[in-house]
Amino acid sequence: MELAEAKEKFIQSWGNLGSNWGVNKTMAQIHALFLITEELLSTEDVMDTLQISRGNANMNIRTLLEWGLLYKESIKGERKEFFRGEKDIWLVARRVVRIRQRQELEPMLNALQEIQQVESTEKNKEEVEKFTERMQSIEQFSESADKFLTKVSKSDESWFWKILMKLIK
Amino acid sequence: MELAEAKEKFIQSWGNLGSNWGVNKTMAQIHALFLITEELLSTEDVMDTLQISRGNANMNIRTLLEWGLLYKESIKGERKEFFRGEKDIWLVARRVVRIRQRQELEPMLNALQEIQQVESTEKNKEEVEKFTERMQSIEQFSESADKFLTKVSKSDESWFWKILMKLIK
DNA sequence: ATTAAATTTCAATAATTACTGAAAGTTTAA
DNA sequence: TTAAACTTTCAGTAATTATTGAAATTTAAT
Repeated sequence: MELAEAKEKFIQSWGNLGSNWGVNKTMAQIHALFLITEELLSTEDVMDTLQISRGNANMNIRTLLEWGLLYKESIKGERKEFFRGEKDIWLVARRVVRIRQRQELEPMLNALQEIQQVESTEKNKEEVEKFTERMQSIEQFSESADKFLTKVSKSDESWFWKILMKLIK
Repeated sequence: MELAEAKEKFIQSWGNLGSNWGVNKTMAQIHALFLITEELLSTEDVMDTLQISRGNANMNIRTLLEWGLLYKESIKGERKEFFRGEKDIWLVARRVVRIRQRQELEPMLNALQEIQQVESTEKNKEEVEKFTERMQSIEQFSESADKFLTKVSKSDESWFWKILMKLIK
C-alpha cells in the first residue's frame, strides 16, 4: 500500500467511525486529515484535499475548533486563517467525551428527573410507583456513567493507564 | 404531569438519545416502550402504541432481539409472538456496548492495522515513519479502549460499582 | 475610506437514512 | 392440504440530514 492510499483509507475509516456514532462524517474526515498532517492547513487546503465545498469546510472546521480538536494559528504575511490539529489522541478523546456528555447525556438526565414528577391518582397509584422506580434506576445508572465520564475527561493519560492495567490485569 | 405524558416523554427522550448515538430512533423508542412495560407485548401492540407500520415494527423488534434487549415469549393458546423487555439497565448497557464494539470499534482496529502495512520509498521514508508512528499511537489507544469495553461488558454490576467508587471518590 | 481578500450564512438541492404497505412467505390448527 | 393467522421482505416513498454555492458580511492592508 502506498502512503497516499493509506492516508485515504484512514480518512475514510475515521469518517465512518464518526458517522456510526452520530458525528457528521465530513467533520470526522476533516479531523482525520488534521491528525495525519504536521503542517498548518487552510480552509482551501481542506476543500481541495477532501473535495468539499467552502461552506461545508468552514462549518465543520468551526465545530472542530469549538470541540477543541483544532487550533487557529496564523502565518505572518498571510492573511488567511490556518489551523493545526491536536495530535494527542488521549486529549482528543477526553474533549470528545466532554462535549458529547454535555450534548447528549445531560438532556437525558434532565428528562429523567422531570419525568419523576409524575402525579398519581388513587386509580393508578401502583402503576406510577412501579414506573418511577424504573425511572429512578435508569437515572441512577445514567448519573454513574456521567460521573465516570467526567472523571475520565478530567484525568490525564497516566491515570487512565493505571486504572486500565488494574482492570484488565 | 400525568403518567401517560411521562411515559411518552421517556419514549421520546430515549429515542433522541439513541439517534444522537447512531442508533435508529424507532428502535430506541420501541426499546423504551418495553423498558416501561411489565407485560408481554406483540408486534401489533408496538405498532399501535408508537403508530408505526408493521414492517418497521417487525424489523426493529428483530434487531432488539439480536441485541439481547428483548426476549421472545409465548402465551399458551395465542398463536402470535410476544416479547418481553430486559429490565436490568446494567445488563442492557453491557449488551449494547458489546454489540457496538463489534460493529464499530473492531472495523476501525482492522483498518488501523492494515494501514500500517504502508510501504516507504527512499523519497518519503521519513514521512511514512511519522505516519505509521501516528497510526501506531491511535491503534494503541483504540486497543486499550477495546479491552476496557470488553472488561466492562463481561463484568457484573457490583464490579462496576466498586470501580466507580474507587474512581470517583 | 476604499477595496480586495477572506469568512460566514443560508436557501436550494442532494444524499442518506428510515418507513410504509402490500405481496410473498411461513406456520399451525383442523 | 387447506386456509387462516401471523411474519418477513422489499420496492417505492417520505423524512431527515448534509452539502453546495453564491450573496452578504467581515477583516485588514493601503
